Amino acid sequence: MSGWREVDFALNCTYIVPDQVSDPSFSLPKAMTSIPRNLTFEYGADNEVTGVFSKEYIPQGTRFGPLQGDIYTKDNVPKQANRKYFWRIYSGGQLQNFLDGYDIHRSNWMRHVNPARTVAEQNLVACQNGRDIYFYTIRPVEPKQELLVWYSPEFAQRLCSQQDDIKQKYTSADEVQEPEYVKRHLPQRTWFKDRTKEEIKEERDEEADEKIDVEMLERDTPPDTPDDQIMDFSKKAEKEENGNKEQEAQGTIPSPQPEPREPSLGLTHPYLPDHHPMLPSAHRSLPLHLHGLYGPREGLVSSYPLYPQSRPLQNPYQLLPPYGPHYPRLLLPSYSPPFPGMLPSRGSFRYSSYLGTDGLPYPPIASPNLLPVSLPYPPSAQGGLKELTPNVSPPRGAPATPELSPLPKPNSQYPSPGQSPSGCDEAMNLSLGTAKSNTSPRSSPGHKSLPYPLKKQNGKIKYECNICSKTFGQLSNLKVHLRVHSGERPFQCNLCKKSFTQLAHLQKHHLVHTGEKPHECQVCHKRFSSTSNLKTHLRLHSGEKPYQCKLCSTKFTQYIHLKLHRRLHSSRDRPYRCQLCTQSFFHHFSLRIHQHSCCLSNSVNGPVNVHMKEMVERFDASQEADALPESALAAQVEEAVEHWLARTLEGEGKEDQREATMLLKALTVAINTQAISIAPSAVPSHHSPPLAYQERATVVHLHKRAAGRTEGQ
DNA sequence: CTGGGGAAGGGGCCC
DNA sequence: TGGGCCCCTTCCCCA
Repeated sequence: MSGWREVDFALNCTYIVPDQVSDPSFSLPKAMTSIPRNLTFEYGADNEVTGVFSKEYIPQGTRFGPLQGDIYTKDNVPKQANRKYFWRIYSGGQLQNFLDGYDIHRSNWMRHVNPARTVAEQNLVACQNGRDIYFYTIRPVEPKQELLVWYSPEFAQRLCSQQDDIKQKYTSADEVQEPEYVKRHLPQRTWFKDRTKEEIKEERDEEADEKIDVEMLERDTPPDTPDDQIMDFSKKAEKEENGNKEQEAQGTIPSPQPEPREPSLGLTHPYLPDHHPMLPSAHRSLPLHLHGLYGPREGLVSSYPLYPQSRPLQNPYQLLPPYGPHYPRLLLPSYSPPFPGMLPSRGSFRYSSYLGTDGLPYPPIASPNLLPVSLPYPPSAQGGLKELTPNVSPPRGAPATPELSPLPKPNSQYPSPGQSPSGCDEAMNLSLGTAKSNTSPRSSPGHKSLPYPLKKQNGKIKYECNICSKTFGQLSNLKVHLRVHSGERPFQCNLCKKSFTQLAHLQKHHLVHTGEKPHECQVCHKRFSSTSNLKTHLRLHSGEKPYQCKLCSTKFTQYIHLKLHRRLHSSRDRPYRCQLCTQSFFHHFSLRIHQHSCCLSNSVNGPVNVHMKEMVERFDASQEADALPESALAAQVEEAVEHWLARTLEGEGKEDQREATMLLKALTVAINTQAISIAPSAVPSHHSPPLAYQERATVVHLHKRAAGRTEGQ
């Protein structure tokens, strides 16, 4: 992997772990809610996130991301923007835009991942695929291990290519001191910081006493050609390994070393990390904020998945380092994913996401080498599937083929540090007896068709996904599900080359080409290609609008419409933010009610009363709340709440009314309690009152429109 | 800009 | 075991 390009990661990653998707109206910031289920945050004393840890074993070749945040072009970066979490996205050698992970409501959990300080601790590599940044596991991550990321070689190359800009130099002779320099300049939490040249210079000046000659950088610039770079990297890795030189140099990453190596290496400085095999050491000296910089030989092409490579991907095996013929086959799914399978989008394939600088989409299919099999079309349930069997085509991802599937568990798929240096034998042995291995921590019952052993629960086999822990009632369901992670898409349309995880999806897709619409609306006789779409359509006749906005009661026939509508109530437009739970409000008195009745009381009394929170949120967005002045007295607020409850609960069941009465009582207590006075810090300082009112006015306007009310304020 | 309708794809359950 | 079906989601386009 040390020689992998970013596109190789995109093409060959085995598992894709998407972010958690939470209800956008949920008050917690996306940076918190988006964290995948197999990860967890670690918190510091001040409740700040200090790092991201795995909750369970995560195999090598797992992709996280993309990193999310605000997108700025060069020209529209807000002047007041905090650049601490800026990433630079390049395209075709040009700075395309900045990705800003600062806003916890707009960025995702990846903003919290810390940088690796040593090669030993690095388990993630950051790659730019397309215009997104992903983190790939380059070694298995054990449970409770922190995720620590560093650049991919290309990333590093882009950094190096910027040396003209940043004027950093050093000599390889001084390499030995360089990591200290790096270490000192990559404090956690500031590694995204977009430092200016002056700042870099200042820091360098501060290091003068350490005699870090800035000439270093220039001399250790990697060679121009990617291949040379790869060689260069491996040599470095080789040099830096103590023993096992040959094997380690070739298999540096796949022979994982989760245990930090002793910082011996003939070096004595306590801060000194190992040299990084993924990077020329020059890169480690570069500030990490210089993300997404392309080298002169790199263009958009090489950074986009599935575009023909300058270094052609002859076949999937050749993407892998030369571990020996059996090694990649057994350790990674040697199948090369059909086209959309490994695309950065978890959802439906989007051509628009893969436009080149010329605005044209990249070829929608992989090269024949990457797509060794194509379904005869129209697909024959028998013949088509036969065509796709691993006996004919290279083996595919985890679910389908036992003997050729990846072996994802620590002692099976990936050798752990204590195992044989090469790891090959171990892998081979285990591959022959996936679940039989006595050394496997999971010597529990497995299944012949699965690449990993299954657990038993109450005497019954538990069909659990080893990636996302989802369980299934049947093995077949699990196997189909595993394609979600493996990227396997065995069913390909011969007309447009799109591929699918399930035959039924291909068959449904077929209708796109034939124009067939088998499902007719009995009311208006309009025809549809799917029952789902007909069902949605029928709501237009029935008047059913199942999706209702909790804040303004507007109803919709489709969920996506509600989601779009919810943006109007977006929390970023609410100036009064609770510092205990980050929920935001239009009105200060709502924040008071919320803090007293939800956060403060719940911190003492137990779990958060979700219903109460929701009620306060709804009241905050109500016309009754809008009508109140911010300086409203407790009695006025109470009256408004009463009025709102009476109106909103009109026609609702007795149970709801009873609950509402209880809530009203609680609200009344809250607003009548002296203790509701909120510390000034509860109101975000960056929202001066005039601004707060300005922002709110906008939303109220929109809100009223959405609610079908007239402009009255 | 927002709401609304349709097209299409994806995941999972059932038989 | 896998095909069929259902539901959900997203994207696109239009008013």
